[in-house]
Amino acid sequence: MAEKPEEKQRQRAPSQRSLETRKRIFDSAEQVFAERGYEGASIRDIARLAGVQGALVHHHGGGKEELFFAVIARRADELAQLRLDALDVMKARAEPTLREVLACFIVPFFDKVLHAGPGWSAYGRLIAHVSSDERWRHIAETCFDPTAKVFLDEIHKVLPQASGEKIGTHFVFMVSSMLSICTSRWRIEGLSTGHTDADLIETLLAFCQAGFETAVSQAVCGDKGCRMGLG
Amino acid sequence: MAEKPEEKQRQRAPSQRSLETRKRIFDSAEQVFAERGYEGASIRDIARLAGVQGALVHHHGGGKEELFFAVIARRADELAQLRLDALDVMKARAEPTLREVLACFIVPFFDKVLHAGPGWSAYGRLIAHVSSDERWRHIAETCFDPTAKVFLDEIHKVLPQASGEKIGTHFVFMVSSMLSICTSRWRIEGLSTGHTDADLIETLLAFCQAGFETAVSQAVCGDKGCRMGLG
DNA sequence: GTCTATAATGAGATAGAC
DNA sequence: GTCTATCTCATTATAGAC
Repeated sequence: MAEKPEEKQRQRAPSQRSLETRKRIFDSAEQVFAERGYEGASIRDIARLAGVQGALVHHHGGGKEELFFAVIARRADELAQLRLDALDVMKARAEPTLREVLACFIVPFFDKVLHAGPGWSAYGRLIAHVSSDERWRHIAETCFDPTAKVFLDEIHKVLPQASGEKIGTHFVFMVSSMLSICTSRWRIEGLSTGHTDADLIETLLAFCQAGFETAVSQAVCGDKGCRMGLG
Repeated sequence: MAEKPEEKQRQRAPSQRSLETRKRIFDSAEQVFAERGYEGASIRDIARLAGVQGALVHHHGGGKEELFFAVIARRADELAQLRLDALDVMKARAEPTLREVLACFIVPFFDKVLHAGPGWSAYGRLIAHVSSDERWRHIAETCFDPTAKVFLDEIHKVLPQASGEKIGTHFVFMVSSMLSICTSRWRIEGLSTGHTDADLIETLLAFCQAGFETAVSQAVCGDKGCRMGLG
């Protein structure tokens, strides 16, 4: 009875080979989707990169759109857990600062995207696609929003004077800047030069922290009298 | 002889009707490219929206890629001029502040994108596509970089202590945040609520100004002792 | 689970009449 | 300059043999 033979239409557990094929297909899909975007990617290219026939991609992926979602969800879950774990560790020590909260969101992301191989590197560009196209709203809501909401609350605790609207807007700015490191590094290199990964992340963190701190008042460095509007 | 009949292969000036058709095609292309991205857009859809035959799109646009470029260049030139004009006006009055320099970059953009009709609104999403895909590097270099370089220099004048690398990186963060208002407004609304256009731009400006000011030293608000790293 | 073969559709591009 | 008609190719998806 170890196999529950009465379970309705359940096939038996997938073979080792099947699992490996499936992983190859998902990994290939990840690369191709990241490089060319959803529309630009073709099932054929994914199949070729995986070394299988196109029909197998359908069998394991269940259609292009379903495959796209599955590829993202796979890593989104893992990353969400890492972020929440980092936050828990931080909160266990003391009341976290704004910078610490932001770091719990940003650092696990780059730990993976920059240093955990081509799959994670592709994932970074992938979620940049998702975040900038309302077509993928359901993916964002399913995969990203639960974690985002936790961090929004946490930021609100550190900046109680700030309005929820400002914090939400700043959060989107932060995510955009973060993802720009994945999608627009060529622009960064084009406009300036010579960055180490660690530099970039520190720069991002400082930039976003200072930005968030403006949510508290309109003039965080107001003494300098540098707040004239335009026109 | 009013027509210079000897000019090598020059046709006569395009008719009024031709110019209107061309404009309809470009406007339609702008909408379709903005909504679906380059790969997702089809010449057929552009033709249908313009109310012409597909062959005409080729005739006026000269192929999909050429059309894409032309559609962007059309408005990029105008916007670049507006930004540089704003900067000139500002500099004529006094040595501009950081906020004023950034405003000269940001405000003309949103004046157009938010308040100058659907064409400009599409343009905002369009350049977000371009900025996040290295495939369009040549468009970015041709249409955006000259103006960007002017502003980078101007920012450097206001923040002479900051390194060029940091300013370049911050500039990319700023552009990403700016474009996120075009592409990710649905995310902003999803995570918070109730923004007027003016609010958003003011929030963006304050966010970026504070971010740029961190380029001067690692700890712009350092007295608060809020700079602990993560881990 | 895997593969071959193919269906069904839509893409970008162009030749040539008007 | 515009349109009809068509070429050629790539796309997703599926049916069915093994």
